[in-house]
Amino acid sequence: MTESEYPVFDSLGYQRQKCVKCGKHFWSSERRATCGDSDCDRYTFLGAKMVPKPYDVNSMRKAFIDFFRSSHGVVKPYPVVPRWREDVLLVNASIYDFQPHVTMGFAKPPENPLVMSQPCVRMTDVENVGVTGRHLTGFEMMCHDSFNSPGHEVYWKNGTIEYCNNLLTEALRIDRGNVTYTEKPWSGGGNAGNALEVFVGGVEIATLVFMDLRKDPKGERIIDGEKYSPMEMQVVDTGYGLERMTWLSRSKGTIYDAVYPGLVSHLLDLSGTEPLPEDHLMQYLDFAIHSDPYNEKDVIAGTVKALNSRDSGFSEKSFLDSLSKMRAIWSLSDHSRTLLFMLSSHVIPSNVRVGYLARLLIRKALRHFKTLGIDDQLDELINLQYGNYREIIGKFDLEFSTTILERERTKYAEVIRNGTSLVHRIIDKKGSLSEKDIAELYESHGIPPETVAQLVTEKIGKPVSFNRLQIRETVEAHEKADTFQIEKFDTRPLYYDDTSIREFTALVVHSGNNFVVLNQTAFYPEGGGQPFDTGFLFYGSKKFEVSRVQKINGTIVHFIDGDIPEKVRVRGVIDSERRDRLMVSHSATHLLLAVTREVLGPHIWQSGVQKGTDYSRLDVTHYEKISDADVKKIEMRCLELIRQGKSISVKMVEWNSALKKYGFRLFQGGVPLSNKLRVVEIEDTDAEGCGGTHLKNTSEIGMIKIVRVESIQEGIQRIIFASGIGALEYSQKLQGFYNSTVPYLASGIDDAAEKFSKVYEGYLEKRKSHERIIDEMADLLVSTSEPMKENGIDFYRVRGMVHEEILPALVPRAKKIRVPLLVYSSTGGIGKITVVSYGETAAGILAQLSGTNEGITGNARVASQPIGKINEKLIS
RNA sequence: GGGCCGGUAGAUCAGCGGUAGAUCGCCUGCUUUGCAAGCAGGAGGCCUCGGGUUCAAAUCCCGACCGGUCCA
Repeated sequence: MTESEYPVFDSLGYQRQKCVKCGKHFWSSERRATCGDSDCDRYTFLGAKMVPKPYDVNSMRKAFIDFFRSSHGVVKPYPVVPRWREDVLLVNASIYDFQPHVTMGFAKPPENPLVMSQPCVRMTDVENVGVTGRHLTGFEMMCHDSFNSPGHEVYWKNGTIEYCNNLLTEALRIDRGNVTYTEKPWSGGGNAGNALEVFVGGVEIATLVFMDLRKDPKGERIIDGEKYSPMEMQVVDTGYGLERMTWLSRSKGTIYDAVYPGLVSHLLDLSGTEPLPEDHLMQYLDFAIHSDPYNEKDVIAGTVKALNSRDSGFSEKSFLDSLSKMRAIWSLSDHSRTLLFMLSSHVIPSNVRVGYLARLLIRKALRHFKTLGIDDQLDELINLQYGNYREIIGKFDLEFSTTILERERTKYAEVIRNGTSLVHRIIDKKGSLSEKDIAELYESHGIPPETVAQLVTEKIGKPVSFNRLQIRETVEAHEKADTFQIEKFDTRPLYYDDTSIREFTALVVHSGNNFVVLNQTAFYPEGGGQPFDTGFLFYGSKKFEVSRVQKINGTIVHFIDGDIPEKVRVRGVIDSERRDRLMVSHSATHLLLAVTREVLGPHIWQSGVQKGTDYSRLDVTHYEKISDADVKKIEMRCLELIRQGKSISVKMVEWNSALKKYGFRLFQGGVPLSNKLRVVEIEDTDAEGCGGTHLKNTSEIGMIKIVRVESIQEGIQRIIFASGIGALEYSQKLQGFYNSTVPYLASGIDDAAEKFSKVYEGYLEKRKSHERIIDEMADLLVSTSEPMKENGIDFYRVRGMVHEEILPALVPRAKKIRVPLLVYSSTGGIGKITVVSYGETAAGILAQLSGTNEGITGNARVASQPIGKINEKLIS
């Protein structure tokens, strides 16, 4: 990094300096010792009025976008759940909107240069939200980005800095002397470059990233231990914190007070909370904001000491009470907006992935309402937020949100109820709780330690102490290594040109041990949940079976039973029936997805899919088991659309125009890395990006029959169905089952279930009477047995020969009379002598009676020995 | 995707190799006759499923399935 890298700073009057604290270089118009980073400088903007005019989030966003409107294209915000990529759960930064398709150069950006404000969610600091006064889980990242490619230069470093400088000093009228730019390398998401962090009054308000490197094992630039090489595209990726800038302009209170003034006062009113006196708040903030990493003990102790020393009437207790309520209010103001972001994207709370994050926030929010001592009004709160964020969010599915929140409330109440009785039981049993108990209550049962502490106090009247929980480090999942490696060959896919091609000729361009690559093929390689085609390759007079076809590193590989030399002609024939069935399954899946969404609601997304020749399955996002009634509704609607003969078309559409026309709904399966999307559209019904082979018309599906629905994990329901011939075969199978069952039940289909339950009840009754008979027999055998004494041992001899099944029932009876029983038992004609005892060693008694250990099996309670070892008179 | 906890009467759970239990609820009778009342009696269990070990498994081992929960 050299000074000449940012020449524009000179003309703007900034000088490069070195921070005496951290040693980093920074740019400032004034001579100063430190760089302005919050690690090196304190927050000085509080009370300092660095932005002459106070803004709220809406006016700040408008000011930002208006500033760039004349020179940049305005892009609407994307949803916080990135349906266009599978590597991340939530949009963390504005650039996520354009990764990887734009940054890798596959697709054009929607505008260039562009300006937007993108809602983002970061859960990493959730524990600090509402506590430090500055952390958020949801925020808007404003950006002005440019994408420079060879021959198309938009703006790069100098232009970016100039825009930034003018925005801050002209549009917002911030004094230049309060702004510093620190230099630092940046890396993330497989890309890297240099960056400038922009600070005003100690707070970082923006990062300007100049991305021009990509990860490359052969690269020469090393950043954070990774190798990078230059990329063709140079991307300016800026991120301005809307909330930080708003806070800066308000210059007082916490970031929550600045961003959500209406909500904070609403919650104060609602809960009847007296706000913290301004000087108390500022004193607290002075400690809290600068505690990094945050240390609760130090912050509270420091604040209390400072307030005590200068305020004679200071009450620590009322301060802490008030603070805990303020924290709840601040947290709620943050969580409700993040939940609005998530729920408007139809996130279904669950125990996995992004659903877990939503549940986490909901549960935290419910607890905060409890702290405030009022009934939860999460719906109202989220709806209030929606009022402020209508433009950012677009449509908000209130019904979905209400349904989801109600379910979550019920679920959480149940968790707490179960947890309460669990805590009570542990106390009843052990008198107190160990740290281990508290950890287990949280990790296995979801009861937060604070709740446990409260329950313990209620129960035994004294508090329990615990340290902050250590959450175990999780082991990183190792990547599955694909052992089959192959260089890249292009194969022309005939299955796209014409899905009816079943025979073709081709040239072998590469050949290996039991596999070939062809110059063109009609074999569909496994992909998008559609299994590969099978069939044969003919070379001369030889016939090879194609058992598997897969796309490996972009190359279509045919696996065969034998070897074919390179550069020869082969004829390929694919298994036509298999392919026909797979095409029916695939088109049926698209139709089923569209209908499921129509019936169950817009929160339905495809989460997984596997097409088969007999059965296929479609996993969809849904919060409860799909009811029988809905299954019937879905089947009926599918049939309607099949009968109407909707046409199915395939088009290649440029990325941005496809998104404009169809929206993110296109991305139900994977997302291709190409400049055009292959859009499969069912007339008036459905459009999905898809690489599979499809029918021409829904009428060719014939019929869709749902076989069953199951819940594969919380928030995801699996629909298993048969289509086309498979649907007929399924009903034939059912008929076959019925036919083979009828003789046993001697009944019709309508009362078969009733009949069966009668048979089953009969079985239960017989089983019971069997048990009763064994008990009765055991009683009888014991009461009629005769006392004997042999080799100094007192025992009872059971008369006659008994069935082995009786033996276990004799154990408790021997225990009762406290005398061993000698039994002559037999199973399948093999007789043996058994001693049943309780409290003494059966094997030992038996050995004494027979005079030998030979052949004795069993243990202390029951021991047996083959007949013949023991004195005959003992058993006669 | 990984870790942890669990699945026994209608509900909540105990039992953790030897005849399946408690509390609440339910039914019957009595006592009270206004309360989430008292007393006595009773019904109600493929102890989730499959395999293994054992004379004997709700209990121990292995594997499914289902649920809960924490963390990626």
